[in-house]
Amino acid sequence: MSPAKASHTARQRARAELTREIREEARRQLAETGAPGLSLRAVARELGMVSSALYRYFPSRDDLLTALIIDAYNALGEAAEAAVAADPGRGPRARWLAACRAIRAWALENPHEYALIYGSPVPGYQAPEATIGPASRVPLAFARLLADADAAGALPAGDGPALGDALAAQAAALATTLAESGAIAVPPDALVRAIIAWTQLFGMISFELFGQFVGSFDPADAAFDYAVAQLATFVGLE
Amino acid sequence: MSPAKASHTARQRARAELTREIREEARRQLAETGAPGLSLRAVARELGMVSSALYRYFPSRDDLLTALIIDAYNALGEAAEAAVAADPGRGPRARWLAACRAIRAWALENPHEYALIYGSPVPGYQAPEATIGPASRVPLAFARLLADADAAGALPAGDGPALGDALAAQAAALATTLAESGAIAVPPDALVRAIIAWTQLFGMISFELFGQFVGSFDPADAAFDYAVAQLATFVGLE
DNA sequence: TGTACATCAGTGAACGCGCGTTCACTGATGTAC
DNA sequence: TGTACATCAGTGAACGCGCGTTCACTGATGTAC
Repeated sequence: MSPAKASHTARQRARAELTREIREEARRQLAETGAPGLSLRAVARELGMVSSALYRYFPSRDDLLTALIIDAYNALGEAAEAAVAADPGRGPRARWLAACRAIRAWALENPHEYALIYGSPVPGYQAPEATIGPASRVPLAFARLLADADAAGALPAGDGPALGDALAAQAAALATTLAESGAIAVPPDALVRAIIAWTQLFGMISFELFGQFVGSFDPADAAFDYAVAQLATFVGLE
Repeated sequence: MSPAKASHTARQRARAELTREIREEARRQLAETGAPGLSLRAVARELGMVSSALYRYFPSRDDLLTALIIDAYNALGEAAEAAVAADPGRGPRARWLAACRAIRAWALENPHEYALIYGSPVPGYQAPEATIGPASRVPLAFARLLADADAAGALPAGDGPALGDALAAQAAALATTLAESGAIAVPPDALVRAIIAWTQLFGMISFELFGQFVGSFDPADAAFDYAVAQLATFVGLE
């Protein structure tokens, strides 16, 4: 076996390395400038390359954006999963709270990356299919947590009003998808409550990051903790 | 009295008219392109003027953006206020639901304007003080509704957990501000619940508009109605 | 009512900028015999 | 092990674009006497 093959080729290693460096530099600039200001030329400049060289690694600016979006979803997903998995002795409610706090912490640390995935869409940019998987990690982490709680009998049937027909159908379809593709068994009505909690969580974070709380609940730590605790109760996690 | 003064000067009328036309054209382009794509030159082009002429009306692009932001806040505020005020015989819960639906309807009709005020901030743009008033109209409409409900005895004390010290202090400060500057009397704990509901409402709308529901609760009508009803109950509006 | 001057709206050219993307090229790395 | 050829990374120049903003100007509208 030639050394080239053993190391998967020096060229290939260099290529992988540079691809990573480009992503990192782009992320650095994203953090400073925000998505609309991200520029291929600036990234190349910072890496000491000529701008056209980037086209050997990303066929267009949108592809670089896509890579950043995927990275952001994965980073946030990992943070949420880690929080859920840590200290498995805790009950589902504690794990739920930990996940919410981890998501908020990540968002506060990476506001522009958060805005990239949960803020207003970049006009003209169409997210490709490859983003769907990473984007699902957070919702899936919550769904798994609920399934665990339900399996352990810690998820009582909700006492809220019955779902309407349309909503019940959507929830049932989603529950089926989760069960079939991920072996995650969550009762449909718990799923609906979880979706509500999910939107609430991201609504709080967006308001905090995008400045809607300035002058009222600012800093938002106390309000966040309170809201998240209420939500856990609402979802059914005692 | 000279005719010029009676009509407040033909020049002044022309100026007011053109200022309005510029805002309208800009809004039209905002609706198509989104905020990042809004261009002074394009607006001028469409109005048949030379781009430098716009500077007689708006000193910079940011000032035009500010005008659009104020318009958007006012439009949404009016929609919410109208929904609250309509059919005053209804109870507070019905008015609450109507306001939520009106806000969502406005957002769906004007997605780019919604994104302008509730989406990710435009990098480098600093909102001036003049936006604060218009931005407060929606929260104030909700606050007034709660105050009315409370005055009518329709807002029972919450059965949720007690507020922590920090949160209680923030809520009390906000309640004082509302009482002093707007003569709106809302109990602090109701205020906290209302803030939570407020973030939930905008979280749902943002998720719907920005595409997070694609593949699950899409269309979101049923989930929205369900969530909003749950929220009204949570806030204490029976 | 008429004239002289001041104010202001709109013009057109220009400045200086940065951007995404293409393309023919050089020179280094990898591959096959 | 050495040579001939193929692959590929990076260069540098260029294309074509649109943008925000400034500035000296013309000509119309408004004002004071």
